[in-house]
Amino acid sequence: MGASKSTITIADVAKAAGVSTSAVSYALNGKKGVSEKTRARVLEVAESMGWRPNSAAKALSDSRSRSIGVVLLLHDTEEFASGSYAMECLAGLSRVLEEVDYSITLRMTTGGAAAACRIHRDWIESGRVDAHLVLGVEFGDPRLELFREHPDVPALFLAQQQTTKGLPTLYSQDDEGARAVVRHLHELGHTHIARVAGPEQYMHTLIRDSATMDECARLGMRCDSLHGEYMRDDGARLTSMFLNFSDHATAIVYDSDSSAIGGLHAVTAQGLVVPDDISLVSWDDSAACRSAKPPLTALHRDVRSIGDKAGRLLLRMIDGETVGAVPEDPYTLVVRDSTAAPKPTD
Amino acid sequence: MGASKSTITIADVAKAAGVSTSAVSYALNGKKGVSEKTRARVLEVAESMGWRPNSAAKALSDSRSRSIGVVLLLHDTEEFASGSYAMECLAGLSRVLEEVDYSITLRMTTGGAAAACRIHRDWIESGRVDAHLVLGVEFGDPRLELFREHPDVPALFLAQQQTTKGLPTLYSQDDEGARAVVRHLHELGHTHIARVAGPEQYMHTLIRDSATMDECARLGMRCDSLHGEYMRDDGARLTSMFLNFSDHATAIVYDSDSSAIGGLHAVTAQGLVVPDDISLVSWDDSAACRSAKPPLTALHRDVRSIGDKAGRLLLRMIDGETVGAVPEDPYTLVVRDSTAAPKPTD
DNA sequence: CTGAAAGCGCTTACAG
DNA sequence: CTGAAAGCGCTTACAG
Repeated sequence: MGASKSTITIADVAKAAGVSTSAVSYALNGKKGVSEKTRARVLEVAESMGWRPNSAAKALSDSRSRSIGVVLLLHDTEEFASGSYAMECLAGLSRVLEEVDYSITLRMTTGGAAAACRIHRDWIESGRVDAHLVLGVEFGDPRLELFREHPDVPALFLAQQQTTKGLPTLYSQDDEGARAVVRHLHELGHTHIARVAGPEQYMHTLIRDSATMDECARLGMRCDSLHGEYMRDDGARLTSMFLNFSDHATAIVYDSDSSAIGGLHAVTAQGLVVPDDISLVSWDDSAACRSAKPPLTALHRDVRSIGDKAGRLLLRMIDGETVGAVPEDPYTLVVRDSTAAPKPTD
Repeated sequence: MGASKSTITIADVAKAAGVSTSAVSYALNGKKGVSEKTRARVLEVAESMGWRPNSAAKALSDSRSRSIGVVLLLHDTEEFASGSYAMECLAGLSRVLEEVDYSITLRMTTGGAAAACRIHRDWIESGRVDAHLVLGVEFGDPRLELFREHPDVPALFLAQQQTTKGLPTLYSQDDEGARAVVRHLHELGHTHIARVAGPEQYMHTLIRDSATMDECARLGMRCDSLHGEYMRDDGARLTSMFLNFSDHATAIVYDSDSSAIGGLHAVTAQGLVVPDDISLVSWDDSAACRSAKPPLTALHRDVRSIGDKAGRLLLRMIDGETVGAVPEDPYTLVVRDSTAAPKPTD
């Protein structure tokens, strides 16, 4: 029954059903204003004629685009690290939006935060999206200012609350994660650990640094730390630097799975055995962590569920609710075979 | 100057400029029908008032949503393999759409081809998007039928032409790629190679199989072949199976970077050295290939440029042009340190 | 409960 | 070159 020639409107349905267009509208939207009998007939006629609401007309009429805007920043480094994070996040978001017939309006840019800001501004002014999801925020990011100027526009940041102060934010509990890692290593008996951290321009790096140092201090442990990109090569390089010292740490914590894998290679290349000679922990969990030899102990979080949670918050904001700083689900430390008690120093 | 209170329309601009709304519309859209003087004044007034076109009104009026619909299939396997492919592709698409002020309408689903098909149908009927980009098509995919029923709807498939017969398709030259790999190994002196191929349900797997076998036959080479998922573990497992035979191949070609990395691990675990004892080739190139020890020879293609090309084709289809089967840019074989002449069989 | 009418913001023939 | 008017497809007060 390929009944879709030219587009069919509620006027057509109204005529066919012998009622007014308003009756059709009420019936179709489940609003009162029509008798059940009329409603049933309208529904049936609409169905049989293959009527479907025109999204543009609907959008114009109730000034709702039914879509959430997301702009992804493309970095040259980080490759699939941020790629899969963003994808997973979008997957979660998509899942909840689907239920309420919302879509994602996506844009990707290599122009950094400034370009992203321009896109968001354009979306605000054109009414292209009902709400904004903002990720990858940096220090002094113009997007912070943009949304401060438009407190009426629903926008949720996936960032640290220290970065977005006051703006609606879904934040990760990186401090708790950092402490959990330190405690795990402490329980195994380590007293000297090291951190292969991410770039210092990210607030979450500083938060992890700070929480790690604090927990170490409290437990009487020593912690060395070096910063680099989220890349295999940096992980390997920084690990080698640590290993240069004869009294090096007995455990190394990496801020990403890529750098952890790189570190694993570097350690192995030096003839050391994990976890006998040295323990390794990856901050992000991934397939690479699971299939490494040995499988890596990692801080795990369900990124898809973050997108999910973000979606629900955004929908509530669209409905006029006020959202402040909301925590993500806590990290889980998945203990695998890359961590063990330190070698007795005999 | 936070001049954005309530939304400002062309009627406002018209009043302020002392002209009719049609004059404003003509002026703003660079159409004739207004004097240059009027146009200049309108432009200035619109600018100063901070006018921006309302996307819904525009969409309704010229029945163009200015967006391209993409639905991504989420598989449990393949993880970032397909993740980064899709991301790169979207990045390319986004880049060309940006120039013409188009957006991507994105949806992700775990429901497979059937769910994707439902989404596309919904988009068609609601006028939500102006064109569709379809990827991850399988045998008997309902999306093929859907777009055959709607030849008027602009839709481009990223697939093999054998799969989409007749539908607008941007296809990869996998046969040429396969032949290039075989020729490379032949030139190095290999006479017995093996293929760790992808799942047989994909047309491109069969095409690669077929072209590989054909080229081998022509060059008097032997080729063994096993199929598995695009995963490290499968790559390792299938590699080990090959290595069980004492007269095993002297070179192995993998259909994905993940399986190649897995294979590399398996080979190394058996105490064999790459490329001295055995040569390895990865079909997809990636950071993982580049940073492997040794770096892997790989078939490379610029995925972002595929998205770019797809975008241009879609825009032309929206403009009414007919598009048939268009080839992607050819693969490039990047020779690194994982391939060499076979060990003399003494 | 139901119909006629105005409105969402823009575009585009159609007369002056 | 310019203005008044109708239309895109839907929603929603407002009278009956």
